[in-house]
Amino acid sequence: MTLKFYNSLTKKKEAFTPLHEGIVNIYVCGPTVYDHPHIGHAKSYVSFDVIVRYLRYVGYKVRYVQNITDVGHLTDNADAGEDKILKRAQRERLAPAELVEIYTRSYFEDMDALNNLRPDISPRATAHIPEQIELVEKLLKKGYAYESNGSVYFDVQKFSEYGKLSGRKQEELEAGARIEINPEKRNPSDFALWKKAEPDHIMRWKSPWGEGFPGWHLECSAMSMKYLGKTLDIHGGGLENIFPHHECEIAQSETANKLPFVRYWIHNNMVTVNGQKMGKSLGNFITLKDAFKKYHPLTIRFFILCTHYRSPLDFSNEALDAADKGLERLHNTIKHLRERMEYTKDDSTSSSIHEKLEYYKKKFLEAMDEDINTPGAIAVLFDLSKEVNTLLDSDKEINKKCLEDIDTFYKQLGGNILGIIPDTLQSEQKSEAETLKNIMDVLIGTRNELRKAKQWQLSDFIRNKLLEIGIALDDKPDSTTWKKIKK
RNA sequence: GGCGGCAUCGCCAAGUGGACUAAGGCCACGGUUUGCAAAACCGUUAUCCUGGGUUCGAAUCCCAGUGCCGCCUCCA
Repeated sequence: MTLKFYNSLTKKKEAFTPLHEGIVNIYVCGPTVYDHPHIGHAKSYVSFDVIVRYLRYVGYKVRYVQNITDVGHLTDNADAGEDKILKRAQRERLAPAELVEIYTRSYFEDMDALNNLRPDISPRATAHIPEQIELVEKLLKKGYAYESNGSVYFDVQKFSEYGKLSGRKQEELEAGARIEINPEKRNPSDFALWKKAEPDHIMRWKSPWGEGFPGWHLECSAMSMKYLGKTLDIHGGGLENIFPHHECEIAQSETANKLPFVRYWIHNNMVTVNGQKMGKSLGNFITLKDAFKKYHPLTIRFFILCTHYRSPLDFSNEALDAADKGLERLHNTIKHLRERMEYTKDDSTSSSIHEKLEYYKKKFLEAMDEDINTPGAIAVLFDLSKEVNTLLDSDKEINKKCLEDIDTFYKQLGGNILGIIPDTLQSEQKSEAETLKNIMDVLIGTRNELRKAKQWQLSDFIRNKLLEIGIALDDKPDSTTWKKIKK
């Protein structure tokens, strides 16, 4: 079995081999923390979480770095416009550092809820200004960059391979209607490594070129280099970042180091909402916090994994409802399995289901090996589920070892790899308090029917039994209330 | 305009030229089970956008057409 990835650079599925045997260095473009994360973030980071989990499962020692962008990402990709962090901070009347803290926490909160494992390192751009300045100096020294009026730009014409990832030609870009002519640039497609800070720009650092701030693309090159080395095994991100972001990263890193920057580029596809692209300007943004009000985070995770990471995902209530039911069915099987384990004696040694599990495991791993085909892998879980349900429903004796083996299968493949099966399943998604309230409503309703029918003996029985367990009923002329009392 | 992607059962969605008379989920219908339900199980539903081509063989490759979508603004 060989793990294969679709490499955006070569546009082919390729067998994966890391640069150093047994070790995988992976860098994934993280969020710009100026707002709450949305369902697009969820798709991206769930996808890469599963990739990392799978790499670990097959035995690699993985170092997973995912940056936190807290400076330099402008509202316009062509090195114009405002800094997103700064703009938002001014709007919310917060210091940029406060804003960044709020949304970084919000980000991790939502990612934790989705059951994404934390990256091994989450470096912040503002914490790596010296490294970025150093990289700019290196590029200047090597002649790939030039200073202009306090800013430094990368000279795209010096890097003949510019465009190799996105398939864009420089000449085509130059005439780009959407790129404002910047008189500081020698060439319209040159991009900023370092930007001069205007007097009112409060996010500023001292540099050899005066006070300023780093360009957005720079942080990924500088930080990946610092933590993962000059050549990464895997670089991931959303496909909207292929151009210009990743193209610029390649240019900076490869000219600085004279080495290939990334061996495998992995890009995930985008989320649409009811068939339409999700965009700030379209007003159809769905934050995860909103989505979680309606759907359990694991449902959203499951929903995401039901589509391949390179396919677009359409977010709609109908599709989410279907996913919710599907996941519930899967969880039901495991609940029943674990209940059965509780009262099955440990009396034998051999597992009769071993061969079958091996078969399903093989199918599961084959799907995962094929460019992380999570929908295929999930289908295997359902296939097994069907067999397990039949087994549990049958009158056959099942020994404990057999049940444990099935549970281990779910825990490893559904839990450790896909992250959709928790080690302990909550029997109720609703809170205990809510459930209790609902039960009491049913009980009181039933009892009132009995009272209407003058079934005093039964209704008194209910009241007395409830009192015994610490719940007092209070019959009023038109209603019945209840409260917990001290026994 | 440039670059890229997609089109598979009512809906969602896998599919690595031959075990595809096409996985899995949701929905629907029929059945088993059940005091009745629920849950569960069994069964039923597609020749893969259209038209050509390559091949012994194509959902899978090539060409043309049609229709959607994305990136090149905001955005993972």
